[in-house]
Amino acid sequence: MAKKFEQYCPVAHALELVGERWSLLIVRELLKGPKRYTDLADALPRIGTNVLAARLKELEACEVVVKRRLPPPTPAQVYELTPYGVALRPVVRELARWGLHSLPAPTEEDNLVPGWLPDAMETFFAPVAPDGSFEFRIGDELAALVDGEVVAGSVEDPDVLLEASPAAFYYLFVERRWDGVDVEGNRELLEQLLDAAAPVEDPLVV
Amino acid sequence: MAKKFEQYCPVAHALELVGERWSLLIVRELLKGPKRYTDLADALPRIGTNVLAARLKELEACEVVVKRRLPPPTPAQVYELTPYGVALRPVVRELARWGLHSLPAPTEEDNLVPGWLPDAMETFFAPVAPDGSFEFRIGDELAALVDGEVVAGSVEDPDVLLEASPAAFYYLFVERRWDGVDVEGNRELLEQLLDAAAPVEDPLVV
DNA sequence: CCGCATCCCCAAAGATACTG
DNA sequence: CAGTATCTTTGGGGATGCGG
Repeated sequence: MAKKFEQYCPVAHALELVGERWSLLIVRELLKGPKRYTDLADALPRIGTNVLAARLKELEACEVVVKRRLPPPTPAQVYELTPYGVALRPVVRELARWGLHSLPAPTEEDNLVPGWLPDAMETFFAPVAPDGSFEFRIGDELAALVDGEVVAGSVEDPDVLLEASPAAFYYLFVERRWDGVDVEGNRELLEQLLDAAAPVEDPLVV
Repeated sequence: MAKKFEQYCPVAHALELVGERWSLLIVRELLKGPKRYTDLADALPRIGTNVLAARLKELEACEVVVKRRLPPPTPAQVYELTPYGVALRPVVRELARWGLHSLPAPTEEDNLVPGWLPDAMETFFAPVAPDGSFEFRIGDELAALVDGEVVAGSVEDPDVLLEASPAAFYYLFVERRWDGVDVEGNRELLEQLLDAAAPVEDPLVV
């Protein structure tokens, strides 16, 4: 936590708090909700237990994370973001939007994390979604978006029903290629959603 | 550049490209414009020349930065962001907005970098500024904002003229305390600008 | 000078084993 | 389950060297 950069600059300061390796990935995990130590270790495959412990202590020290003990029914302790930690969501979101541009399409070997689809919808679509209801079925994941709100399960009679493999979904989203994509309902509304999220040219034209 | 995180995740991928120590600070520097090697080294006090060289190579490899040779008048080579590198601006901006909340007020010893004020206006005010013209005189820095555009020098007959020390400006901006702040002109417009940038409660209520 | 490459030293990361 | 302890290896920080 010592001043590594020796600059009076909010960016340098932020990076002193959450710029270490793994820190922002821990935050990304905890943005999905409180998690136990072992669950964090499982979600961050190669982290190494000592590093995880160290990072969590640092994040506690700068009040990004708090350790909390759950009430007796299941007396486990969980790590949880503070409000200041939750405020990192825009940072993580912009990193995701930027990173997606140079991320190759998912292959069969890429083991996508369960729950990635609602997470992705929250990150990419929810902030910019037009009114309307969308249901996405990607691989074995299912998620929906209703008037800008992500809902976990299915939705009745959605305006748009999209079905695709993860790879086809990637190409649709990143390159606007419709091969392998099944759309039922209001396709224009879907295009409107894609254009709003618009990672196809948007960030590169800043 | 090897896969350190072994996850198919845009955030992890982004951090593999620009998550190393110093990388985002180099980007922050280059967002102000192309810079020579030595100028970068000067702007990043404790970086160490080997690390700077290594980071620049990595950033070149992932097409965030390009090395360019200036034409004969001054035959120097400069480093410059690619469009993909410039697309990191939202990431740096959100980091700055987040970091500011736990950054203490500047003291006398904090040697602010020349040009910090237009930079700060670009980061915090320009994206959200209402129409109107503002001139800020903070310490020995001077910058203005006209209809959301930052202009380096002075502006004639601004709607708002603000004068303060760096510390007073900090307290005004972060905690909305007006001690030591001189305002001439449309104070309501200034409050509107501050509320739009609003780091006082905005990110903490996300 | 400017733009690095090399060398040395130490701090931190990775891997594994072990404990309350 | 939630870490600590230990060991090895990688990488950063700082100084110096060196060609253009």
